[in-house]
Formats: sequence, C-alpha cells, structure tokens
Amino acid sequence: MGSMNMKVHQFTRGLWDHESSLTLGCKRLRPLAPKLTTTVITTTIAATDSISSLDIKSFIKPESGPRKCGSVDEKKETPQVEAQSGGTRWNPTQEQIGILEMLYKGGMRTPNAQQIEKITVQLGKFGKIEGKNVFYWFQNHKARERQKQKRDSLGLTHSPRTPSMAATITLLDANKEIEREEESQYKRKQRSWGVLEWCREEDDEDSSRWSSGGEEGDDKTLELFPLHPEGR
Amino acid sequence: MGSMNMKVHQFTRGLWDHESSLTLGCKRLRPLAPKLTTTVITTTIAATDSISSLDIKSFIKPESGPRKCGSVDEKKETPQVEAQSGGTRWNPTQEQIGILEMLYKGGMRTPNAQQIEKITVQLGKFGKIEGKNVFYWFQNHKARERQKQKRDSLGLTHSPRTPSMAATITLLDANKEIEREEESQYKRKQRSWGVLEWCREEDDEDSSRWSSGGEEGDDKTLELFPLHPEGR
DNA sequence: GCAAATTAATGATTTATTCAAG
DNA sequence: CTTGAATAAATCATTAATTTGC
Repeated sequence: MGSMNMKVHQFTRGLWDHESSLTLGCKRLRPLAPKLTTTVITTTIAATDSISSLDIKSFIKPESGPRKCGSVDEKKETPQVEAQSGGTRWNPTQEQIGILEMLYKGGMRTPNAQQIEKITVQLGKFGKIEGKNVFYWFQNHKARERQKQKRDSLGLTHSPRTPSMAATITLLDANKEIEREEESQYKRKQRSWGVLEWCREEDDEDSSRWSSGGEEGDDKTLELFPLHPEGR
Repeated sequence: MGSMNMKVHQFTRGLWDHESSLTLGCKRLRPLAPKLTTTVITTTIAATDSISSLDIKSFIKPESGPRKCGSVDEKKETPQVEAQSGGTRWNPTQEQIGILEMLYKGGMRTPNAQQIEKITVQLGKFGKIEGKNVFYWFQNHKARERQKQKRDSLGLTHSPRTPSMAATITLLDANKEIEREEESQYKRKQRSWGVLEWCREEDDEDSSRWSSGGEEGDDKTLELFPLHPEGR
C-alpha cells in the first residue's frame, strides 16, 4: 500500500485532482449522446466516482498478476531448442531470414495477423520465434530497404556525372513512385490488422518459456499470399 | 492456380524473378552464423528452392482459411451482444471514454498487454470493445493531447498579452518538458509490449449489432496500475 | 423538420525515428 | 555497425456533428 509509489509529478500541471471526477463525462462532451441505454450509467459516471469505487479503483495497482497472457496456453514440450534467449531479442536463423526475404521479395509487405501466425509457425521449425518478430522484421526490412534506396538515389543525385546517371536517377524515382502508389494503393483500408499480444513481465529471468516450438506436423496446407489480395 | 492474380507490377523494378532463389541466403548474409544446428538446413536453403518446395510454396495464396484467429476460441454464449464488428470501427460509449480518460489522467500512458487485457475486460462491460481499441485509444489520445498542447502553447506564445498569460505559457512549457521527460524516461526500454492479434476477415457485413449489455459480476479484483511502475 | 452535403473528431494504419543488444 | 524492438509522428478512413437547401 504505502509502497505504491504514486509519483504524481507527471500531472502537476493543473491541479485537477478531484476535478477529474467532474471533467470526466463532460471533457469533450460528445456532440450528442449516441446511445440511450448507456445514459443511465453515464449518470453514474458523472456522479464523480461511483464507477471508480466499483471498478476503476481496482485498476490502480503497481504490477503483478499472472505471467503469461491468458490466451494460448498450450505449452509444447519441445525442449530441443529454447533457452538461448532468457530476455534477449530474437536472433533469426538463416533459414528464417531466407524465408522472410523470400516472402518479402514475393511482395509481402505487411502481413496480417493470420499470415503472421502462419509464418511464425513455419519459421518456428527453424528456431525460436514469436509473432512479433515476424511483424517487426517486415516493418524494419521494409523501412530500411526504403531508406537505403532513398539514400542511394540521393547519393547518386549528388554527383550526376554522366547522362546515364541521370537516367538511372529518373528510373529510381519512377520506381519509387510506382512503389509508393502500389503500396498505399489509394485506400489501404481493410488491412485486417491487429496489435497486442505476448505480454511478458520484466522480472523472472527464469523461464520465459517459449511457444511455437517443435516440428509437429501441423502443416494443414496452410498458405499465405505475398502479393496484395486483389487489385481493389 | 491461374486464378492467382499475381500482380507482379509491384516489383517490376529489377527483374529478379528467379534470381531470388540465389540471392536468398546471401542477400545480406548475416555477419556470422548464429546457430550451428541450423547451418545444415541453411545449405538446404541455399539449394535454391528445396525449402520452398517444402513449406514456402504453401505460403503463396490469396486469402482464405478460418475466420477467427486460432487463438482464444472460447465463444461466449452471449448472443446478446456481438456481431457488429462486421467492418465498422469501435465506437466508444461514454463510460468507456470516461474510464479511459480517468486512467489517462491517472498517468497511464502506454499500458502493456496485460493491462490492456484487463482494461478491455472491464470496458467490455459497457460495450463491445477489443484490446486494440484500448491500445489505439491510448496512442491517439496521448498523441493528440500532445499536439493540442503544443498547438496551444504556440498559439499562446504568439499573443502574450498579460503577464499572467506569460506565466501560463511558462507553466505549459514546463509541464510539457516534465511530461516529455517523464514519458521518454531516458530509456523507454522494457515496455513489455506486444503486437498482433485479432484478425477478422472482410466479408460478413451481417449484423453490426451493438454491444453493451453485459452486467455479469466478473470482477475478480483485477487491477491495473496507472502511474509508472517505479521511479527507475 | 428532414435528409443530403460539409465539416470536425477520432478510430485505425502506416511510416519515420529512436534506442539498445550483439 | 547492423538490426531487433519500441515509440512517436503522419496519414488515412469512417463516423458523428453541423450546416444547408428544400
């Protein structure tokens, strides 16, 4: 209790302290009440801290609780590969990199959750890996590929000696344009994406057991598609 | 197969087509082979498409498969609320907004997966909501609060009439500083975060019903912590 | 009063930057 | 120096609020 180092300094700005309860429902006051059923409860909220005494208050707490996320708990007993990264970051194997690059070259840019999961499962056969690793890999690869290209083109632009050079630049720019157009595709919409998962605490250097372990024959003809779904 | 609308135009740049198989393992050639056991398989990869014939090939495919993510499958038999997620976006109720703002004011900035899950559960009592909604809300709220403040401070700086005004500005700036320092906290590190989840397909525009309904008493004294864990 | 058109908010994604492990 | 990980900034897209013409 007393241990709850409530460092309030972060919001010393105003002196909303109790005011918060007031500002709560009115802050931005939604233009017009969208729902009806909620109105009642809303009143409850407006009533300062009735909710906080009910649920909110329970929100306040330093940190603790279960380790793993309450989602997929299936722990595969494949001690074969593991450990390796008590709290370290993913260290891709060459097979994994190879596959990822292949997919990237195939056109995959931002796989959705489903695709990521499948990829993760596949890559899991070659080494420890999580979904986020796949996600980040694509993010980073894409970004760095782009900046490298940009850097190159700029560097070239800096010393345009021969006409062929200029042509090259033009080409690069053109490609960049194409790429961009292709990628954003007007309305990227419907990316069917998600965020959030794998929790992990900070302490506990102990296990950090991994998932996606072994080589169970779980290939139910899963498949992912690299290029954009359809030319919407 | 022929139906696979392979729109290659995205990568018309080079003309890597078969070259990909070659460039695969060498492209960026990792500094030094991290693993040993993998080396063997690596060779396999280098052998052009042995892997692709095994697993990779199965990756290529437009899109299909199961609807829901293959994770938490527990389907709650609460037909009362649901559906709706056909394709619309989360539309928070006032209670949800209120709680979120309360947490925000309490200092919560970037809740981790665990916290998000708990929040989601709580907010779920007031209306349909997903973890990503909570995540995004904090992201957006934080960002917009920041830009609004910046805009305000700049705007105010532009017409400093009274001394009290100046004082206000100073305060705002100071607060901004504090906040920033607080937030970035030197090394943000160890955010214990995650990404990826909820999939969702596109079709099925069926219901679009709303949620909110549930008032089941599922409060197992769960709690989240708003302020930063500890003054590291 | 109302519905179409316009504007303002804000939910959802993507991109750019930054930090730190190795 | 490379690159995995994480966050912040920029952007897109959709919904609600407001305005406008009837």
